[in-house]
Amino acid sequence: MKIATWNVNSLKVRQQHVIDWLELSHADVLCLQELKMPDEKFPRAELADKGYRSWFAGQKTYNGVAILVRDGIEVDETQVVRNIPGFEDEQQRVIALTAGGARIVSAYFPNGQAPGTDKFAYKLRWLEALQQWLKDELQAHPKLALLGDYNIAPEDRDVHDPKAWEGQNLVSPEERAAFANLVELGLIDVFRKFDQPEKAFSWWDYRMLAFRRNAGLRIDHILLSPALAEGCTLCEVDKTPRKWDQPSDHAPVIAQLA
DNA sequence: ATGGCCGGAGAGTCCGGA
Repeated sequence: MKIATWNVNSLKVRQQHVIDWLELSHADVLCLQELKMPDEKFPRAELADKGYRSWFAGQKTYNGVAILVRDGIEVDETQVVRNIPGFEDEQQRVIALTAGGARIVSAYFPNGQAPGTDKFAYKLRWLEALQQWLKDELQAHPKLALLGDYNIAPEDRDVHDPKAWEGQNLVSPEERAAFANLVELGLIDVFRKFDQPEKAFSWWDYRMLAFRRNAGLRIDHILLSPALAEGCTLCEVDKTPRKWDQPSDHAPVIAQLA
């Protein structure tokens, strides 16, 4: 089973990119973030035509997450969860379901804006709630995958210019500690289990010709529980759609599971 | 040169993103 994650920065604008990339990648499960649309606008029928069922949690303008599952992959309809249970939040950032025997979590982590701001405090609270929930979720579902836009570059090698970024939002010690807490639960950043290009990123600013200069960050991740990581044979960033016309600023990340 | 690009909302020399 191939599982993937992609922050599309508006599904309305990127709908055709998603359809084209599903055909290109043959992903079985695709987690999406930043839909930026209410549920009634979600292109469920168009994706169904292409052979994918959709589960989503959207809202107007901001945030919004989805999981697309290829026809033929079994989904347990009774186990769909939206948002972090017990964490009161207007913002639609989490959806989880069980597909092909694996617990799949699609998450859009808060951006945080800058250390010291209210939004940064919210990011840390959200991260703490996520970790607490996943601790229970792992007990119930030993085969678990956490995919999404983490808005955290876990190490300096995930940053094009670590010196310029030192202490900034997305790389600060507090955020990296929160990422380490997820790893502490047993989750594995499978991207690092395989050989990768020296400067491998998943996001590039629209400005400053950042993509052309490869001035990016690796902030989109696939973390797997040991039971899933064991059978994982590949994990990579696919930069292809970042080169298409009117691209998302993020590229998809894909992993091959047993 | 601390900006530059986007998408969305909706007409705010806007905001949020990362």
